[in-house]
Amino acid sequence: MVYPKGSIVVLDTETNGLNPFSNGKIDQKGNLPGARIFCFAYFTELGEYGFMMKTSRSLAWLKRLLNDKRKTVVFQNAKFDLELLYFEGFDVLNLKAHIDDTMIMSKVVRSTAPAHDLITLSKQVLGKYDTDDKDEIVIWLKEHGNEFKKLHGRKPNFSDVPIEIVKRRVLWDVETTFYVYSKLKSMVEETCPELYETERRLIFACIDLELYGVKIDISRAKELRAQAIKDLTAIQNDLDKLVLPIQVTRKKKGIEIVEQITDKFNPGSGQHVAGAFNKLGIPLLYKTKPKKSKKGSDKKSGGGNWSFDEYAMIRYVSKPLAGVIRDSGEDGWPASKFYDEVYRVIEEYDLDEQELLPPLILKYRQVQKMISTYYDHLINDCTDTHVESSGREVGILHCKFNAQECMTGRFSSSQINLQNIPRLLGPRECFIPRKGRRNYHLDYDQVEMRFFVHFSGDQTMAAAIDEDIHRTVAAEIYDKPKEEVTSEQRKRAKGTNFGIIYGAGAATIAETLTKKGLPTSTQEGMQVTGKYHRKFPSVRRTTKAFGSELKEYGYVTNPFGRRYHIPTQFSYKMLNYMCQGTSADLMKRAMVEVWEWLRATNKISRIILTVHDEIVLECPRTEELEVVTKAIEIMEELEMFNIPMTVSVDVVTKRWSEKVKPSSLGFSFK
DNA sequence: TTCCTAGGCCC
DNA sequence: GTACGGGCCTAGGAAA
Repeated sequence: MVYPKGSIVVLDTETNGLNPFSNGKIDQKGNLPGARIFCFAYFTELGEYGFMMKTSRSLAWLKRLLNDKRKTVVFQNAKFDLELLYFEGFDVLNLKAHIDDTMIMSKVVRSTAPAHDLITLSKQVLGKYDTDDKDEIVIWLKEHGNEFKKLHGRKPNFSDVPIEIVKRRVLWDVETTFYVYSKLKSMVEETCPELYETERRLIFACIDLELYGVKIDISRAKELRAQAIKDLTAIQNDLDKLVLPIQVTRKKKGIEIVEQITDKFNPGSGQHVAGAFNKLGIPLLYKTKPKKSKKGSDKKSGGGNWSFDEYAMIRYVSKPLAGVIRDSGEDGWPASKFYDEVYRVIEEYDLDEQELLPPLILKYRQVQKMISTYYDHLINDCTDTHVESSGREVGILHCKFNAQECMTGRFSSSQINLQNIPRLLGPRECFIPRKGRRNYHLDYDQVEMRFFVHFSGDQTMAAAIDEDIHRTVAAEIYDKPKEEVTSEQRKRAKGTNFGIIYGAGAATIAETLTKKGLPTSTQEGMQVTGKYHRKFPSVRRTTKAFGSELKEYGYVTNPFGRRYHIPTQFSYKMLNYMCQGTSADLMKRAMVEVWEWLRATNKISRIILTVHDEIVLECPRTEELEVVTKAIEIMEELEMFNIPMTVSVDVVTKRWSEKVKPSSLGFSFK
């Protein structure tokens, strides 16, 4: 175990799993709980290399390396390796060595590339195509999976693969990473060094967020789940009574087969639902549209099946019931209220019993989703579970935050996704601050709209940005003073504003407004967008300017240096990329600075999550005023292009679902 | 198993 | 003359 002389050291660890967090249970896929490192390898610019199994001696060697301030240690995806090293007792937030990350480099330099794994980088950055055998480990796992399972009763992982294979692979990894690093480093320096630096510093903030986690009231999740199961059973009974038996048509190798369903109607199956509609004599009317396929092409796929989404269901029922469905969605009614209201309205307006079908299916799907997407994970995935003196079971959920997953620059979140927790339904009741803490939600006001106004340069909009921009736009479109704008007109203007940012045409804007309960014909849509562009001509000018920039250079650069490479036929997306991406990069800068300030001043307060334009801080009462005030200051200081950035604050004392303005607790920050 | 489709939640 | 943006997760179904 020679200590390397080179100053650039590429490091790669191999582990026996992907998720280092453990609640002691084997997960649904049969993986071991609590992934750990079992070996690692290095490679330096002097050509030195080595492979080591994890031992106390090799870990000591590693610790020395990572705390050597003369070294630059390069990882492919540093967040993963460093989190695993945390579980080996490394103080990963205070390493002395400089950390670099080739995956992040690739993502900032080649943002629209479809993949950033090492094999792809080897092909695309180094131009090496002899990589077919580099998935040896995966191949071995596939070939020996069943045999291994019979012998050991579990799935094999990387640490079960013959060590020569692992060694070959990990040495190839570190060497390849080194050459990729050499190439990408100069590309980063030429194109976006500051952007990369922010992302690099963000590695540590992300690690901290993920390791610290969010506190969950598991008892509450269990209560809510139990209630949801009850609701589900009730709905299932009603549905079975209403529709069974049904005939279901399914396809097998192109041949249609008809099947009788007599025992259980499945509201989650389109075929069952179609069967139920037929049974009740409701003519099927609406079909799904083809969707754009994922990346890089304008091909469409799918479509042509009977559609049973909420908007279709609303059109299948009569007006009063459609109103119930809309109100329920807007106000987040619990299932019981929805249920009562549906039956009440059917009674009151003397509607056919068959009208029960669409609302019951909708509610069934919603409740089912809450159970499988939220409650099950909240109950099963927490670490550090214990019962508090109050008798409630609590735990910590470690979700993932990925700073590089979105091409625009936004964060994404997974396992579970903390960025799409329903605002109005049960799950937010399960998220609670730790003992003696409060959660502060710091939210940039209308940030994307601000950048939209900035890029367009429209003076009327700019003047209204701190008031109510949608109302201002409505006043212009409908030629009336702001005070006389009706709430419906404001809603239309808001829909149009967002539609324009997202690059929608008149027809799509009309359709979207219609779906939101504001019936609009394509013609009316064209009138509105026509008026919009006459009143705000700079918006179209901006779209065109981005388009010609894209055509000329093949990419457009946002104010933080992030480049968007896309085919010119998608130039309608660029306005959105610029608004969304600039906001995202602003947010990242703010987050890094808030996080580093918290560390530098030894604060107990932590950033626990971020939702696109919002940072959530968990603060002890002793420092909440100082920390929140400072965080707002940091966020607002990043004012760009003379657009004031304003931050609004909400506070959570008990449950996320009970988020309020600080003023309602008798204090404020401004 | 794996892949695709549909549906639905967030900003 | 044309185009709503970016995510994540789940269940069902069809082909292998």
